[in-house]
Amino acid sequence: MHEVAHDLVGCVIRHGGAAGRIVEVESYHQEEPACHAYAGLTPRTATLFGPPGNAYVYRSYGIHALLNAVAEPEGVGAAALIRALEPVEGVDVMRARRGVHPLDALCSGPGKLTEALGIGLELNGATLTGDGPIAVFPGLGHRPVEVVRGTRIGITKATDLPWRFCDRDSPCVSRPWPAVMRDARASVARSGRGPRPAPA
DNA sequence: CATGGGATTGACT
DNA sequence: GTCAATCCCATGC
Repeated sequence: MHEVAHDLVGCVIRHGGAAGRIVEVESYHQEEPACHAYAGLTPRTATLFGPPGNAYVYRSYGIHALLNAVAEPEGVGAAALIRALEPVEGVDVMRARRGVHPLDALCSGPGKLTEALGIGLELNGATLTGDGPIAVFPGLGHRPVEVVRGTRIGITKATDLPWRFCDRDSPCVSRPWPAVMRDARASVARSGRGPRPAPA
């Protein structure tokens, strides 16, 4: 599961005439309370317990569609939440759907990227690896990725698990980078204000 | 059947 | 920094 999440960083995902390079992913697993599958097999979580490589799309806060890739064999509820992309294709389509212009604002969040790609709840259960409407493939030809790891964000349970994977060099992540990276950058002398220092 | 919460975002103080 | 919007579904009566 973590391997799936880790390896998704750097891949390209395409749908609806637009595509982006994945720069931020988080893992969720049935044995941990932040995961929807923690509640067991229900109508809502059926997709999570289904075959790996399928999309699990659900509505968040009644407003946004969030996209996951099912990441464990059938019967185990686990997935990788795709949290941010760097636009690489169909930028104008993304801008039209999002209503904003800056590149790093188009897909820098799990709700933003589904809107930019035109992904809705009707795609829950669709395959990501085959010939479905959503295509995920290796980001060959793009710059190599250096993945840094940190704790997941936006959740209220199991907040201590280091299950967030980010492209260290992308300006399109949804929130500040993991502490690992802030530490790495702190070693570089910097005159003005830099990234906010990690709270103890 | 009624209720409450949430893996978010954008607007506002 | 705070806060509302909005809907699916898990849970409890």
